[in-house]
Amino acid sequence: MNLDQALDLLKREGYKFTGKREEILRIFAGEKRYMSAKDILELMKPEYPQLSFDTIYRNISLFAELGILEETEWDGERKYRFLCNEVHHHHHLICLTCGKTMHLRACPLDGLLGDPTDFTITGHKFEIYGYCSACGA
Amino acid sequence: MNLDQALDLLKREGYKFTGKREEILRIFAGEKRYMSAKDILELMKPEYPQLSFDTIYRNISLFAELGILEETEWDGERKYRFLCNEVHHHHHLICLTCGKTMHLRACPLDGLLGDPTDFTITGHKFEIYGYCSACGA
DNA sequence: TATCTATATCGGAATTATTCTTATTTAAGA
DNA sequence: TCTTAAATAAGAATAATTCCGATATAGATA
Repeated sequence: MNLDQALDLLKREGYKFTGKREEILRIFAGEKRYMSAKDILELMKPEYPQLSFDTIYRNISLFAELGILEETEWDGERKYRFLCNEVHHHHHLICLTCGKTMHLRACPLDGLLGDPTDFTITGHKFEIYGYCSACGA
Repeated sequence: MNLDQALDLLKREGYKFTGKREEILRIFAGEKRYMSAKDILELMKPEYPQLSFDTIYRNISLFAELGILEETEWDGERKYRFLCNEVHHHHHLICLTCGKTMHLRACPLDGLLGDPTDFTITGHKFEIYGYCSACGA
């Protein structure tokens, strides 16, 4: 996924082009790290002083639904980043301070592949979500 | 971890014994699934009609710090469950409706070990948290 | 057992993230 | 250019969580 692909997808799906949508996407495309709605708002405030939270939330939720952004949450806050579409299956090391990510090409749970030296691991989450038989699909 | 071990740990660490703490722990020990603060409050309301949210939050945070509960979050809500201390390394399938968990003994990312038939997987999260070199430990 | 004190709890206010509502604006097609 | 459905702004509403001041109490001590 890159900026142009994302804009194409929006058009293809019938959504309107707006300067704000482009700018939100441009920010995510430029900073390949997890960011919150507030982060985005603050980055855009200089250019769009009137920008409302609603616009940010509405759009990033839309982008996540369309597969443009990936979503996670920690510290009680939802965070988003531009979708990683590398060919190989991978996962992320996520910095809890700046949201920056690093790729892991293998599953680190069996052997942890010589821990990266430039990242201090404090925890991990490996969870699979869905519905049990009692709760139905 | 079981109820008695948890109560022992509290005493050992110098925390006071209260009926509410015991009851919170009893509930988690009895229901091996993820539950929110509200879930706990509602289960305890009949017995303790005056129970405040503050008490629930304060205690489950404490229990999580002490390693009695494990914590995660989805749908914008923090959820807790009694710590799984099985000998083998494992992870969870988590039902997004009831919070019930099932164990996975292997890393499901390489081959997914014959998907369980009684669980509909809708997504997963495999993330490792910590601090990058720029943000320090 | 009675007293003391740090801790725990209550009740409600404050905070923070997110969603909703209504009026207004605007992108894009006719 | 005109029209209209979609997008936005502004602020209210909601919901999870934390904070705060006053009161209650577990557990230590006399």
